[in-house]
Amino acid sequence: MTSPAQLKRLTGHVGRQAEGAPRSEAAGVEIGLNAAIVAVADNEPVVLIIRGQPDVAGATDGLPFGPFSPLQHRTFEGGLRAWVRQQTGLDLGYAEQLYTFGDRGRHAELGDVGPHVVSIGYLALTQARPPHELQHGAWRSWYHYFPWEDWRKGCPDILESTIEPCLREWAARPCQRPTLASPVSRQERVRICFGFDGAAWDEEKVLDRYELLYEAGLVDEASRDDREAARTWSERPRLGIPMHFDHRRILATAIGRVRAKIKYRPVIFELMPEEFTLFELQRTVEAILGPHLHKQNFRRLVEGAGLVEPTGDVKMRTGGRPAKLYRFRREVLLERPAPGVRVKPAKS
Amino acid sequence: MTSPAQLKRLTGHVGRQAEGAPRSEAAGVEIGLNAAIVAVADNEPVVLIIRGQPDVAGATDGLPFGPFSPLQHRTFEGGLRAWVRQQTGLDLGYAEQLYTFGDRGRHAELGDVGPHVVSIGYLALTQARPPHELQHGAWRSWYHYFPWEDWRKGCPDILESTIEPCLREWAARPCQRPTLASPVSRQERVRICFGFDGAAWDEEKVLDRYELLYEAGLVDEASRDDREAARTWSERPRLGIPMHFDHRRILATAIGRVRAKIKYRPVIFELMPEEFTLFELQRTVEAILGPHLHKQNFRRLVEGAGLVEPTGDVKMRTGGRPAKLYRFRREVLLERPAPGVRVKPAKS
DNA sequence: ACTAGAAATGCTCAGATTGAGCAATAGTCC
DNA sequence: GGACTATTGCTCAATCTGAGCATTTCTAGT
Repeated sequence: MTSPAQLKRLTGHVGRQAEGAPRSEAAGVEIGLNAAIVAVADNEPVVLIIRGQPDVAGATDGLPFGPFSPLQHRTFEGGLRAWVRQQTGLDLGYAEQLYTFGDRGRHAELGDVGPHVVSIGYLALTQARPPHELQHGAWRSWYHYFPWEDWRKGCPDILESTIEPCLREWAARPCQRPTLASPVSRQERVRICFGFDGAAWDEEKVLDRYELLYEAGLVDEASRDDREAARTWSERPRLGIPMHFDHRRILATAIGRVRAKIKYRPVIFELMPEEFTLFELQRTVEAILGPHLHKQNFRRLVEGAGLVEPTGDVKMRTGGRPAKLYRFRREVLLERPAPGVRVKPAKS
Repeated sequence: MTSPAQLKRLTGHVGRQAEGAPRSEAAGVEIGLNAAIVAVADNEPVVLIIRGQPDVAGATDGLPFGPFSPLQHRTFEGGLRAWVRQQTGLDLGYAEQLYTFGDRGRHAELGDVGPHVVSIGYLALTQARPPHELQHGAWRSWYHYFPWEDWRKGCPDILESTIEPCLREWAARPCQRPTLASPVSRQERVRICFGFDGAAWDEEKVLDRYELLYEAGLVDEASRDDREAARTWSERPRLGIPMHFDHRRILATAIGRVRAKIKYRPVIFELMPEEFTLFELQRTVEAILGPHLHKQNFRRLVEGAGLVEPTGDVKMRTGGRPAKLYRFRREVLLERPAPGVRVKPAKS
């Protein structure tokens, strides 16, 4: 992502280097920073989206991004925090580097010429702020982009109705090249990634699933990037909403990372207000992970791990008996090697 | 790392862009790829090291590195594999991206001018090849660089004799700035990272420990980078062997990642020959992780997880009863979401 | 050939953890 | 006041884990 023109439009400044070196020479490489900024609002996991503008990359949504200018910022994270604040007015709390993306395929939109852009994806977690406080961008459920990841109400429709038959057909097609690169058959890959035929659904394999759909030509980005597989579908279904460049891939990486991380690090509390009930905590975990958890066991787990302490207050109007309020015990960061919400999905 | 001059020396080629754009203008950014190539030889975890040359950065050891030239290679990993083969003759098997490093501090050696270099660290696992097959580079135990990480014979001497007293002194010093950035006291950080005062030693916190030592000015890199803290030691101990630029930091990241990863992914088998005994497998895991494991339980764990299957052969001359030979069951990759050697250290 | 030593392998057992359900409590809404 | 709902406390069986004892079968030394 981040062609120089776009950066200029969205951030109001472009690193000196982009002006200095003539593009035609493909001089150097530009560094872009992408942020998947995640929050949970009303039990819905949301990301901060810069809405598609008709004249930018075909009106698709995108993640916030900005250039990294080594002259202005000493570290990537510092640069990230600066332009996120500038663009959106948000002060990021927790942020971690996700992955550095540099495949040339990502530039298909630009016709593969121009300067090479490497983009470093970041994951940030924050509490959901009311949208009117945002200067640019809007919160949007991440399940808009990945409807097949939403298992909160059981197996999502789109999986059974659309994805499964399409992928089975794709897996059954003869492979032109017998895939020297990957020794595993398409059928097996599909089975494992999507949990068909009795295989377990692994909520962390978000990226694997997205990449499989991309490879099969079933997401819009594949046809936009002119992938061969995309042309083989006479009537291609629309699976989720596409995003700029490879932003949906970055978001998939982010979702997978959050889902994995809350299990061994107490990052879930970055998404919570100062005080909360245990059930609110559970709902937030479920918004991220998907499946329902056994309420009593969840409570035992969280309390037993010493992750929280009661504030002494209670929350009324819960719809039933009042609930004790808790706060996160920051000390646990110092006590245990890997504190996290070690949840496993309940069977019911 | 990777100043243009160095790249040229070590790889024999430099991307066109480096020649095209005048350096003085700080045009663009260069991308370097670093690889921590890990193997286990004779129960010793080793990394591939390019030995220090007197005229390069003061004769310190370094990781193999090369430039990323977007014109030649479509992906980072492709580029990495290409120049690793060229430099060392090794064909990498497993490789994963670790982290992208871009702090300006890393260029202290060059005086912070020159072009900005961003380096993408990779972790690669391979079987140890006899050194004479290598064209450049040499295998060297990673505990040379991190002696305090070697717990195979109990608590390492250097920890108790040198690190603990130094860090306690450092933690007790008054802080100039009351550390707005980090709300945790130095004492607490030291305790958690190094397991003092009854805190548990977490073998995965390799990077945290290195960075703490760096911050305290106790590793050579800190004085080389002209860190203030380094000057406060009248007689600074030498803790491990320093490396080029931030290569020791990258290696620390790699060690931490391997140690974490073998617990939930069967990557340990990348380090093993085709056939092996369970005790050889255990020795390899211990070389990576440190502490001794309970032999019978390890065997129960590995067999029970279905990670391996007997070949039918046995290995004689083990020093005792012959041992059955096993091979890795590649199918488990397809069966379970997170197969790995879920080991926990034995207390004995 | 016999024996000591070393390692591999098999088995047991108590304590901790986990998955799942029953039951009592204490608010809100009609 | 009564229905409803959510919180909270408790139980119990199945499984997992940590740790040790015991047996088998090779090698090396006398």
